[in-house]
Amino acid sequence: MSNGLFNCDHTGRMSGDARREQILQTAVDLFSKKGFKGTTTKEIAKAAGVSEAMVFRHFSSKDELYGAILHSKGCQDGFRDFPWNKNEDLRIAIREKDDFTVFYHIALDALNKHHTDVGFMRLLFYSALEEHELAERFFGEFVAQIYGFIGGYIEERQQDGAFCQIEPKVAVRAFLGMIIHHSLNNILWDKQRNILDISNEEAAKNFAEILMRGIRA
Amino acid sequence: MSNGLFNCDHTGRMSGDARREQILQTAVDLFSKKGFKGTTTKEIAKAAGVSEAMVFRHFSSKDELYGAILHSKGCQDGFRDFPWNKNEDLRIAIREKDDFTVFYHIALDALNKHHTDVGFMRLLFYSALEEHELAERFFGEFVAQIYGFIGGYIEERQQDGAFCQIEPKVAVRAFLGMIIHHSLNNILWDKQRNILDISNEEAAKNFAEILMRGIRA
DNA sequence: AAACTTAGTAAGTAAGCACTTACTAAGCAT
DNA sequence: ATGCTTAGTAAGTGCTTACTTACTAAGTTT
Repeated sequence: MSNGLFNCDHTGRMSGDARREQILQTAVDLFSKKGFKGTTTKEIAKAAGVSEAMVFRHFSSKDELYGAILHSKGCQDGFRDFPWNKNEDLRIAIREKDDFTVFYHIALDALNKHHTDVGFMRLLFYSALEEHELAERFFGEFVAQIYGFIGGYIEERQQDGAFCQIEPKVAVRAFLGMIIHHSLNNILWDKQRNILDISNEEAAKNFAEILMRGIRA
Repeated sequence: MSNGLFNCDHTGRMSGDARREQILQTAVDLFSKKGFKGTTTKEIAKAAGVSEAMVFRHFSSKDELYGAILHSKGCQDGFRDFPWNKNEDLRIAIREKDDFTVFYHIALDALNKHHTDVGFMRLLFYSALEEHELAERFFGEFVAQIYGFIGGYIEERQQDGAFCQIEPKVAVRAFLGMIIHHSLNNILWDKQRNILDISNEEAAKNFAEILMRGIRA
């Protein structure tokens, strides 16, 4: 699952680094399915195809393994490259103050990211509930940047007279609410899409429209 | 905590029913704080001031205890009386098709409910992640009714020509998203209200306004 | 006050948990 | 080939877990 194309079903002897990474990915998968406390080190070892002692050779405790996951996800996995740094369409839209397109791309980007990393989303929820300190810091830093950026854009457009005088942070919360709640439905509560079954593009379009019309002057 | 005004710190002998209820409330409190797997039967017993064996006298297994919690919450705790059955202001607003007031009261009611039952909210999240069947059914039934009712109102107003031709369920999802995500922030991620600190009334007013303006014709 | 029911416990049990120890063998340098 | 490092394991350790057993005493009934 979490293994890439040519990665490893190596049952034999692996290099230390490769094995470490494999155990880590296996743990992400299991923690996201069953939670930190609901996953045993024995299960992780079995799923990774090694003995339990190998898990503890690479990670001195179960807690450290969890910390390593959050660290690697936070630093490496592209959770630091925000769409406004990478998505060219979005950058153009921002420059041209095309409000709908700005909101549309932010929403679509987030929805797609959530969809491709369901495991990590579940893990973040678990860690929020279990109040893991690292997860808290992760949320704090990441979310603060999002509020800053989108809030800043809204403020700018208010000064242009394009948006009404709502508190920008409240608008951001409403917008993120639509997006995150939709993903949460797809991931947790309505996996079969019984209540609502729409594409990410459709969802992004509708949410962007509601926000834009909802806050314009 | 979860005990009402005059309830029980009875250390002595209690009636069976009272003790059962007390153990149940104690378990709600602990499960919501530490999760199902993160809470031990020993802890529950100690917090309830009885021996572990008493827990198992009243609930034949830890799973059954969990089931009893969801059952009691689902049947008794006013999670079945939807605001449109109780809130008179809301019923008047619906009759008079005062869109803002309708959305405002739905939002405020939900936000207040979430705020007064943080423990149960956390418990529902845990059970969604842990995929407890009872929690799934709870979500299915409860949420279906909400989508039905609010979606119905929006549809009616579309036929009046007051709202644009958005898919009603998408509008409901956007609206519930704002509300639930805001509560989630208050409960899980931003308990200290660092990012955004507004009253439920203010939040409800802003969310209702965004939705109403966002979907009107 | 005797007979019975029920709230309550102390002290288990077997299984499962995170984590360790003492060891083996594969790979590689010289 | 020899010596050293490193990937790997089997079989534990002590502790905790959900759950049980065998019992006591507080109430209630008659």
